[in-house]
Amino acid sequence: MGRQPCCEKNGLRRGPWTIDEDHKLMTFILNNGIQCWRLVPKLAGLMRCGKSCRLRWINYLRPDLKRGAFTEAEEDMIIQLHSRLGNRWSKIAAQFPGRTDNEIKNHWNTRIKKKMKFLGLDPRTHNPIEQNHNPYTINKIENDESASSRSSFGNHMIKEEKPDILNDKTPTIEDIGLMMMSHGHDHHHHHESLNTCFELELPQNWIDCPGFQWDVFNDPGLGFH
DNA sequence: AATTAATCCAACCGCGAGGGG
DNA sequence: TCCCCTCGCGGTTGGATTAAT
Repeated sequence: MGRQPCCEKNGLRRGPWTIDEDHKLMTFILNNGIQCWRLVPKLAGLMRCGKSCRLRWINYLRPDLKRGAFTEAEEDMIIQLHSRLGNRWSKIAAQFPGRTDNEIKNHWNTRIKKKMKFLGLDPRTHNPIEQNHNPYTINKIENDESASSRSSFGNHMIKEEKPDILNDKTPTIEDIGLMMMSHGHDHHHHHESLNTCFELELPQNWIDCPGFQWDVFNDPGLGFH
């Protein structure tokens, strides 16, 4: 059989962290730093494995974490980086101070992948999906009742008008870039907004920063919601 | 108001890399 | 060179929350 899950040994705790556990871990690391993750739970008085402590610290407790929704500029950058790096989430996350690889991975899997599919792009290759292989195109939806179009924006697509971007050809990354620019963005402004956002401390400010614009994907004609 | 479906995301698992003995 | 240990990464799961019926 496979190796034993590390936390099942010695009756160590698993699952969601309590406030008390968070406090113990945070206090210990801020006071002592991290020499060896295996020793951290022992020294901090936690019934957790080192691996669990490391994950909790990196993904949730680190003081330099920026929380809040991803901006449009960030999403654009993630897509560009993913086209070059593939699923190397830690490498991608390295370009986003305050964001974790887990956060970016989750966002990719839950949001960006869907948007790319909707736009006729293969999220893995970033190339246009063959028309007859794209389950999100109108023809496919109309002809296949059982298509996985029961997702929220899939439902919109079935009845609503075909978006402009799908009328002529399947859009490429360049097309999406042009769409964004035509919505009043330029690359200089884009990166300026992004940099400004990185300097904001409060999640609310982060969300409210000038780069936080979803106008392309929130266009009612595109059926996102 | 109750139930079901969809979505989100924190946390887990297993593997590979790298270092030390 | 081999073995063991630790760390970091990427894929996946499952519980909580939200939306739809």
